[in-house]
Amino acid sequence: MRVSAGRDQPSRAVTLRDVARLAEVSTATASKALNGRPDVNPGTRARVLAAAERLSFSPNAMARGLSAGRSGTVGLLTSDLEGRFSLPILMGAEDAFGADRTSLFLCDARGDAIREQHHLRALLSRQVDGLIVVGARPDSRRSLGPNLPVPVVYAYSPSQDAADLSIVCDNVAGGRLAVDHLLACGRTRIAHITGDPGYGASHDRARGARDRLAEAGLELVGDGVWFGSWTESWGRRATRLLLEQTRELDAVFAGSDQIARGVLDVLQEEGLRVPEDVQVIGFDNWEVIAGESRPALSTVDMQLEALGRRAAQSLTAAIAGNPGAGTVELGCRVVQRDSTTPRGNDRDLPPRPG
Amino acid sequence: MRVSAGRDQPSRAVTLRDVARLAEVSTATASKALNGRPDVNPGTRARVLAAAERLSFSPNAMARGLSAGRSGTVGLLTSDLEGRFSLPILMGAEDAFGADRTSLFLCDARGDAIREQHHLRALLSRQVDGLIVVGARPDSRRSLGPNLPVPVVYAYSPSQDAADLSIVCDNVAGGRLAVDHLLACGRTRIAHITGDPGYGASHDRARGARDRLAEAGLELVGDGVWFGSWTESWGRRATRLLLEQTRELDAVFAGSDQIARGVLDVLQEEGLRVPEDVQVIGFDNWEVIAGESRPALSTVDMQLEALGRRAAQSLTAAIAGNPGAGTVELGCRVVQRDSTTPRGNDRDLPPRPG
DNA sequence: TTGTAAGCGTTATCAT
DNA sequence: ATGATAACGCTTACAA
Repeated sequence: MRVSAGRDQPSRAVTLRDVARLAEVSTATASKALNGRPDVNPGTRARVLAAAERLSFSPNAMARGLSAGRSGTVGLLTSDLEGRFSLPILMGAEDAFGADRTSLFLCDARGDAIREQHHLRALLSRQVDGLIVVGARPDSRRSLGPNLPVPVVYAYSPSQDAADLSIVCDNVAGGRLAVDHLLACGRTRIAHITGDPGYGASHDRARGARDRLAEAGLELVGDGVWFGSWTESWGRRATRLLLEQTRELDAVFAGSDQIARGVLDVLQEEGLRVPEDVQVIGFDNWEVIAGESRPALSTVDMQLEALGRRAAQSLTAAIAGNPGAGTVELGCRVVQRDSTTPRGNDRDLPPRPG
Repeated sequence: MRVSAGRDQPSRAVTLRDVARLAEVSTATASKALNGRPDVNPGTRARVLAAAERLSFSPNAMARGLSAGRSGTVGLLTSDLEGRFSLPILMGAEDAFGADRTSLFLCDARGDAIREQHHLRALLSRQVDGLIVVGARPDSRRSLGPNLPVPVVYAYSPSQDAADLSIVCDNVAGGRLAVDHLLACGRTRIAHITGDPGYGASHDRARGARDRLAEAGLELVGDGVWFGSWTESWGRRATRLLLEQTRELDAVFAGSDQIARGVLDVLQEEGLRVPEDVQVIGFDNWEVIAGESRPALSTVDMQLEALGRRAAQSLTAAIAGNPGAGTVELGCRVVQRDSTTPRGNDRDLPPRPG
């Protein structure tokens, strides 16, 4: 039975030597047997395995790492844990590394460069095999530098250095997708209310929206893009302003679910029915917002968990000697709820010419 | 200059031997000098420090840990990263351990006991010095068991084993506080709409509310507690049902901010002004909900970040040989916004008798 | 197939 | 004050 330092009498941990002794072999043989090396007599292996089992042997990862020269750990350096975008990315990464028997060190720099350096040092000193830098906003960030002893992957916020590998969300494609969906719902008079113009993502999403509209020979209604802030109250205010300017609209693409929620409220206060009169699509697929609004909000999902997984896989590849470079943009998908209503589903019909 | 395995030619990492060689001392002396031991000649120490600096020496934490028998790491075992309650706790813990030069391994069991066991093994194999188990809901959970080789602190979800140390939020006190605040706002006809009756926290908060009311010689309006689910839509539905039953109420205590938000919406749809006619207080202080509702929502804050810090401190103490046991309940505080309006501030007046 | 022995990078003990 | 030397627990040549 394993003993406890927590409450019972503390006792030496079980080591490979204990296992070897019990199985009556050398530590070298015990090591080989446990690590599935081929040059071990099946009978011997069985004895070793049984001994390890009986003693509940668990190899000391530090010792193993020390001799192997790799720790089997990676550092997750986030800029802002509070931001709700980091979380799904962390989860995706955690998931992907789990399969890999790689453990994660979590560090939160709280948006402070000093603290980031501090954590970076700590992580390197812990001999992490690689780093994932998770940004808080979709805009680019300073590189950690080209001279690190381990590979780095930037997730969500791309690195400014093109020689680094970054995995980000394709906001232009996201914007396209949103408008595409509204067009598929039969809407043509589409307005776009979005967040902080200081964010690259605002402009990217707007560009995707405009591009898709242009392809359909259309333009944004309401005299261009309404930039503001990523809040519900801006969504409300912008909608009021928009309606003062024109009521000739049949859909709104909101740059975030929070904004969309404000849009929904004011549209309905103003007597417009959603989705009958005006359809609304958001961005983020933030369940508690999108799922609980009235009506439930259709939205664009950035698939951040997949982004985290992808970042983990890329890092694993880089650690294995296959580094990447440049910025990889991952796609979004539409999650349809009740604020948009696609026209009759064409999937079963033969493709139309053109 | 430090060289890179990432993009430049890889080269051996700098070790203590390199530093010692450059400073022309033995590794033993170099170690003492760098670790601030007293028995080192100031001149020698300066030479060593300079050498370490020049080589950007960073000690290998695995080697150090192997030799010291402690890793300087702890495991953070969460049941559900998605849940928004884990996050602030993680941040608090991260913060507290940061001061301590302790690094955190992050593991998410996703509510699965098998996965939890798997992670537990991995963490022990990594020689963590202790564990924090962060629950997803405030109800108690199975203990990890009494026979672990390292101390454990349970945060948010207490362990069912009273011999374990758990740090949780005092929901009874939170409920009291909410009602206390409404009373201080001059309200006496208070209804309580809360979430899932399967959660202990629902009952605890309700009990706190009732206790405080009883002390004031009052009872809940609306025929007792309205249990349901932790959603906005339940908040809306419950409010409609409540208003059908009675309009003789001047305040609502909602069991969560999401519920409160639904309450706010329906009260106002029904022509009641908030806070003039009915005041509303929520629970959680979930900024994006409470801060963006109309009017902005007063609410009870569980101070989860402080809880995380406290858990970290307790674990540090336990690792140092001062284990604790039992359940520690931490207090809440009211965050006042616009959905409640306290009467004239009495703080500057002399205390009233009684 | 098995065992011996030399590391991995650090700290601690104990001479000097 | 300084320096050999032996751990710490594991892997891996290399020898037997």
